[in-house]
Amino acid sequence: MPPSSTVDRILDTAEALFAEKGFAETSLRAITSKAGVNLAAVNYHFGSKEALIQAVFQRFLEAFCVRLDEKLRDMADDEVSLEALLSLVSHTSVAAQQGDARRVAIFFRLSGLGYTQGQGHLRKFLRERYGDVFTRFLMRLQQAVPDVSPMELFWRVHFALGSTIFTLSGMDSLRAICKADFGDDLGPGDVDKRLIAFLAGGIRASVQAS
Amino acid sequence: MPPSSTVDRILDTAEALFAEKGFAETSLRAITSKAGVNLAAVNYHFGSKEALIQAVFQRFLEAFCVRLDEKLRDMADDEVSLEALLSLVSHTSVAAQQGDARRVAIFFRLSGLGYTQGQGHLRKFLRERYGDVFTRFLMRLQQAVPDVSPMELFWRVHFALGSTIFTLSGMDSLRAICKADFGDDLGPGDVDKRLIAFLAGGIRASVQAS
DNA sequence: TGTACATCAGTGAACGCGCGTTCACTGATGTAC
DNA sequence: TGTACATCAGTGAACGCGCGTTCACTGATGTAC
Repeated sequence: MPPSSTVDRILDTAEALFAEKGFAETSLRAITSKAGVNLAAVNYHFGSKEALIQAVFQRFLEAFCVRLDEKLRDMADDEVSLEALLSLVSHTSVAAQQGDARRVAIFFRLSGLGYTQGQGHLRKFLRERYGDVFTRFLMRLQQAVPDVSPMELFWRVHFALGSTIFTLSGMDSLRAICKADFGDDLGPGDVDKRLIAFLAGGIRASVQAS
Repeated sequence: MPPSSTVDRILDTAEALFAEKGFAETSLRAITSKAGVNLAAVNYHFGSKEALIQAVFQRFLEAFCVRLDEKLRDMADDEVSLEALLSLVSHTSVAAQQGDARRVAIFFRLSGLGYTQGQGHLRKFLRERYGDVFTRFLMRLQQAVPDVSPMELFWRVHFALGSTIFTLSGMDSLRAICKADFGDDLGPGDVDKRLIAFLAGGIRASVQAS
């Protein structure tokens, strides 16, 4: 084990606890005691709790965004279908977490928290760092559905973002309810497929007259 | 002004601050000082911070759920279209807040927080109190889209719930971005119309083969 | 009508607690001469 | 090769602070006799 494993242990534990309880509700004492490191180690390695939160996000998003951006750049124009783009996000997030479904769930749960609990500093950090990739994804989407006006697409992308983050961040409990109520034990891939069908239907919906 | 206005002032202020910052991030001192009441008044009238949170939700949801349930019961079976049901939710939430758009935004923002930040006690409280209305709404939805299987509908309702709560809780900033980027100053009703079109498209999307 | 008591909204000050952060320190490893 | 110093990961204990909650108290109003 390399000597810097303290940093990784802090990140691993913080990521799991943040996803479970949120940022404000997770104390540094909870993180360090569960990680088996000294309380002062967080401030020593990261500087502050705020910086730790950013570091957790960076480790998560870096792998995801790099892979996604590569794929987006490599895509030929005629490959760009709506379903393909949505599947790409799904596959990339799974791949970026090395296929670990638990970590994919944490990834989305954290994304949701970043959006709703972001205390300003986090929102700014994410936009500066990953805004470009998002913009490139949006341009590909517009290519895929040229009939939807840019403004209409803007709104629909945010609607879709809401569905995705909200659902996938609570995926575990929803799957449990689904199993209890319908006797169907869906895998994460089954949920993705359903979500993508829903989103594609929504994004392509005809704009109704006023 | 009736002597019990202290309770209302606490509720009004708490509701606004909770919506703005979240539960854990809002201290009783912030609430009471902004409301101009004594710090101890919260514990005097409500018993605890937890009970205050529940009281805020109850005041919000009571009006909404009573109205929604009335309309659902009164509905003739042939009136039940998907769009009508979605519009009903929209209109009811506006009506329940007496048409005050700012309060409608707070309503959805709080709903989102209840879902994602609910510390257990809140989730339980909401389910026990308003689960029945939700179930009746779900049955009406199933009538409206008989071709969608109950399990498929279960998932799609949660996808739709995510879009709704997520979007409407951040509506103000999204509208500002929309105005800045596209020069279009949409009213809350315009956003609702777009959201409903999106949701209807998603809920009705054909189930694709595996 | 007057007096004693009960009720209740509201208050001011303090309580103990857990929080993020700081700081002087240790001990191991690397580097310069 | 030996010694002095620098660097750096990690530590233990304490810091001040803001938190939710508690408690003895006030003052106004209502009620019983």
